[in-house]
Amino acid sequence: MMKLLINPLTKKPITQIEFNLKNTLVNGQAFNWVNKDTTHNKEFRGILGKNIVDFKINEKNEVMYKETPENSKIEEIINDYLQLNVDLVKLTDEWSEKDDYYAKVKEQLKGVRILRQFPFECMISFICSQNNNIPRITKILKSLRQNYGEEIYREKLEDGNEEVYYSFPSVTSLRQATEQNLRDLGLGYRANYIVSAVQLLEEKGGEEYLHNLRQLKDSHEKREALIQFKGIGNKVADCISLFSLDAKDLIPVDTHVFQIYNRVYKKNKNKDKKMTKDQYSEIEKFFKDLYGDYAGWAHQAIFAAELVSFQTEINSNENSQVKKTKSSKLQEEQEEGQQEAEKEKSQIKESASIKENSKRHTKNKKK
DNA sequence: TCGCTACCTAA
DNA sequence: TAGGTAGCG
Repeated sequence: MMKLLINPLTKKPITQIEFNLKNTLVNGQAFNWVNKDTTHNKEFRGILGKNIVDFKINEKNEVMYKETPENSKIEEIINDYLQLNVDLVKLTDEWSEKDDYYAKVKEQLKGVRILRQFPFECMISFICSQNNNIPRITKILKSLRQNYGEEIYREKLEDGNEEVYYSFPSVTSLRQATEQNLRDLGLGYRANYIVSAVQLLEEKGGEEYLHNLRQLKDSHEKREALIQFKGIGNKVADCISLFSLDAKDLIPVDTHVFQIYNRVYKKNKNKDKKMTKDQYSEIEKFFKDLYGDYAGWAHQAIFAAELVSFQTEINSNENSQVKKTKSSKLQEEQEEGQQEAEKEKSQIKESASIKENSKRHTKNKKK
C-alpha cells in the first residue's frame, strides 16, 4: 500500500516541485535508483539500507512511497535521506534572483534535491565513478551488492523468474574482497583504490568514522579527511562530502562544471584548456559566492541540466546540419531527455547467479 | 606547484 | 571518449 510523502515543515503532501523523482534520483548523485517507467518518469525503485523503496507519482502530482519489507521507521529514514527539512522552493527563488542562468535552468529542471546518502556507500560509489559513466558505475555497484551485500528481498516475477535485492556491503564485508576479486567484477584499476580505502577506513574505525565527519564545522575539513584515502582526490571528496556528509556548500568541479563556468560565466575564455588545481578553487569560490550556503544544492541543478544536454548531443542525429548551441539544447531536454532515461532502464535486475563469479579466490597483490 | 600520462572497460 | 587520480619528472 503506497503512502503519501508528507512535507515535515508544512505537513502537506510533497509534489514534484519540491522533489522531482527523475531530476533527483537518477541525475548522477546516486546510483541505487532505477527508473521503472522511462516514458513518464513516474515510478522509481531503489535500495535504501535494508529496504527496497518505491516512489510513484499520483494523478495530483504528489509523491507516494512504499517500502519492502515493512519498516516502521521508513518515514523517518526517507525524510532524512531526502532532507525534506530543507525548503527547496524558497532556495530556488533566491538563486533565481541572483543568477539568470540558474533561473533559466529552473524552468526546465525543478525539484532537484541533494540526497543525504549513507557515507560508506557514497564513498565507494564515487571512487568507482572516476573516469567512468553512469551505466557502468551502476553495474559495478550492483555487482558489489550482489557479491558482498546481504540479501534483503526476493521477488517473484510474473514470468516465473526471481529478482533478488541486496543491501550495500558493510565495511567488514567489503574488507574480504581482494583486488583481483574486484577486478573480476569490472572495477578496473579502481579495484586497488577500493581495497586500500576500505582497509584504511577499517583502521580509522569504519563507518562510524565517516558518520562523525558530518559533525565537522568546515566543509573543507571533510574534504581533507577524505583525501587521505587512496583513490579520492578533490572532486571525489567533494562529491562524498556534499552527497553524504552535509557539506551543502561544496561544489564538485568536474569537467561539466568546468565547461559551464567557461561557457556561461567566462564567455569561453578557457574553452580548450584543461582545468588546473587553481581553477578548481577559483570555480568553487565563484559558485559559493554566487549561491551562498547551499551552493552545492544549486550547482546540482545546473549540473543536471548540463548532463542532459550533453546526453542530447551524443544522441542527436548526425544528419543535423547546424550544430546546436547548448542553450537551444536546454529547451529540447523535455522531449529528448527520455532517450537518456531509456539507457538507465532495468538496472536493478539482480540475478543470484552472478554471485558465484566472485567466489573464486585469487591471490591479493601486496604493495 | 605544475604538467603530463597511465589506468580498466565499454559505448 | 568518459562525473579523475596517482605518480612521476
